[in-house]
Amino acid sequence: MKRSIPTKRTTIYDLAELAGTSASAVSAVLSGNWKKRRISAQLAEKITRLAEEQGYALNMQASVLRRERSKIIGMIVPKYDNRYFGSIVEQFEAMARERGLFPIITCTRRDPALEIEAARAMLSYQVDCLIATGATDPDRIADICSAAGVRAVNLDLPGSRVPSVISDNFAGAFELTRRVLANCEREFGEKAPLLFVGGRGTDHNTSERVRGFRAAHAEAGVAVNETLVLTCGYAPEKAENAMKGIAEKVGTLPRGMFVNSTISLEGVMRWIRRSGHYADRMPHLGCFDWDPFVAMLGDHIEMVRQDVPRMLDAVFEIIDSGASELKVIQIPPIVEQTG
Amino acid sequence: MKRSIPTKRTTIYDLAELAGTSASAVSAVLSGNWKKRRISAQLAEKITRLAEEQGYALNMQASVLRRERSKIIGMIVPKYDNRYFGSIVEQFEAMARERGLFPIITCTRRDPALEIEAARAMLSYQVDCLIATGATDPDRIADICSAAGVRAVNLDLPGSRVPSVISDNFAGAFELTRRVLANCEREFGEKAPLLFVGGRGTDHNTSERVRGFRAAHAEAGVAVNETLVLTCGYAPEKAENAMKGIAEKVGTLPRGMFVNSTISLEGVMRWIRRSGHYADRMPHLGCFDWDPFVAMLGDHIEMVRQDVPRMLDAVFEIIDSGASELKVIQIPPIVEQTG
DNA sequence: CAATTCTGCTTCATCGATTGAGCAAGCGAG
DNA sequence: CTCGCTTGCTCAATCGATGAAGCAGAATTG
Repeated sequence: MKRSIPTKRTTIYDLAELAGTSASAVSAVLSGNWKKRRISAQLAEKITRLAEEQGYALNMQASVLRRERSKIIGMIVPKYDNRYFGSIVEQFEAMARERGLFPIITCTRRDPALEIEAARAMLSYQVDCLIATGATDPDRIADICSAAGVRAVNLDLPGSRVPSVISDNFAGAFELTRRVLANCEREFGEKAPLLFVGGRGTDHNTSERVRGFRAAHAEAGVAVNETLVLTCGYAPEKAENAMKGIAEKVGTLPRGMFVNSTISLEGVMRWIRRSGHYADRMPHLGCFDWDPFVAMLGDHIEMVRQDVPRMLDAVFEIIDSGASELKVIQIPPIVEQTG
Repeated sequence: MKRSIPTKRTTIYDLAELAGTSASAVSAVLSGNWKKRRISAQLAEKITRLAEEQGYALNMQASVLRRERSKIIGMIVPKYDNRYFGSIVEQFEAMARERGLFPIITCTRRDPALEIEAARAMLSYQVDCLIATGATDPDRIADICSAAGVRAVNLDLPGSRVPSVISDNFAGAFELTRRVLANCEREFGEKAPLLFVGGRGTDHNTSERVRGFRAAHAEAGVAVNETLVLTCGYAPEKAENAMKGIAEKVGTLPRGMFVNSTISLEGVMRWIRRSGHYADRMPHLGCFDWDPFVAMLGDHIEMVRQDVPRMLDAVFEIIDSGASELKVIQIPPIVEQTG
């Protein structure tokens, strides 16, 4: 069965010939609207059978070219290396398919240039709609889409040009900080400012989380120590280096920390283990993100899990309803039970 | 700038009109082969500038429809919820892009029907090549591809119809088992058979790993306890239930276990914590897979990490070279340093 | 029985890019 | 001045699917 010449694919014209009918009848039958086009059930069945037999497969490029809407939906996503983005992508695909849409996804590794390139590529493939997840510059992407007449939605990080769906970062961070402060006070009997590590100071999420972090300190009557706010980026190495730096700078390290993602936590934990600080007793941690194995690391870690199902429901509601009013929908994250 | 009527996209015909030339010249210029088509540098520059100004974007559907090859490459992947598949997808995308290919990926959630559907969808989109990662029935997919004259490669799980790239599961499992046996003997002074949990008994990887597991037992002079070989599926719940079941069945639980993926480990760890067995002392674990937080769970866990970069190098070598000889390339996994 | 409606198709233009074939102008050689 | 070659383009067919418009023949209506 090995053919060196690539098998010519069956087209509707081939089927038309075999069925002794026209390509247009074949198209009508196979696209399911043969009733509308008044094709007899008999012919419909014959064509369907032949298509089956010949292993006919629609050429989507031709179909999309001709049609008004492509039914292709694009998503760009920063990384695949954590449960948060992993579940976003997995559920996005499933929900797209449920709606008869074909999802295409591109991972941009937080590279702004790649984000733009990926968005352009998706437009070239005629996506009907583009979801920019955690994009560095969502407005730039929205502009590109708008120029092409394509709808866009921001997810995870908000923009100002198209609707956005994000976590309620302030509320999540506030609650998380509160818990870590309480845990510290309970175990060490002292009210002391926490350390904040991870994320980019310039991104909306991080600044909202810092705001929640401050608010919780204020509520507890603790003054935030500004040198302990380390928005050094998300990557593990960056968090690790930030910890190294701060350890050299301050005399005593705080007994509680707010870590701005599991990715940053990876670096923080590495540093805690390697440096030998906290060898006596682990600090209380709060992680703005969830991972099942982090949950097993011990009861000194609190987590908030972003509510991916609800976030995607909101995204698809915007898409399905065709709404384009400029709003930011904030989904409360879930505070995980420790242990 | 809000236009309710979707902006008509600029085409080569629009540019041709603006430049006072023909669509064919525009196409030649923008596709980069204007030298071949003997277009003057002057006109080329004019067209390029106009395209820029007008925000022209190629319509890939039209382009692909006309061209011989689509330069689209497809991958199907079971899940996004672990680092292994996450890094496969991330690197696959990057390597595809490097080669000027457009990657499209579908997550099939280990659903055989969805695998087939996804493969068909990709063929409809005219992929030049399809990579079936961890597919339940790789040969079925290969057949579908072959009928359409499309190349296919299996990754992670081997098939018999097209080339495959997989981990050396036997060697990895052998070494992993060996280490766990040694750890048990060192700590507990007893040579006892380990428990094997996770994976599907019918899949190649699991059976090879069980073979490695057996071989290591044989080498150590330990008889495998057949009731302790639990190939119950990958999902955490399945592993958890299997553990529950076995705990009720046997008197004393083994002090060492081989866990067939981080996903299964999730369930195993949950059970260990909830059941209260092993409250005195954690069992020695070996996990066929890697995760940074699992590595932090303690020094009682050994891991082997599948060598994703080398696996994908092998995949793309097959693709780039156009080789289609039926072979299974086994890539040795990496034994992680504990701690 | 003629007029109208309905049924079951076919014809043809179209979507946007690509490419082989061809054509006119310019230029140098003879 | 003519032949042949090069340069710099244009023309038109093509990829496969879609759907508006149209056209015979059968069935129904007044």
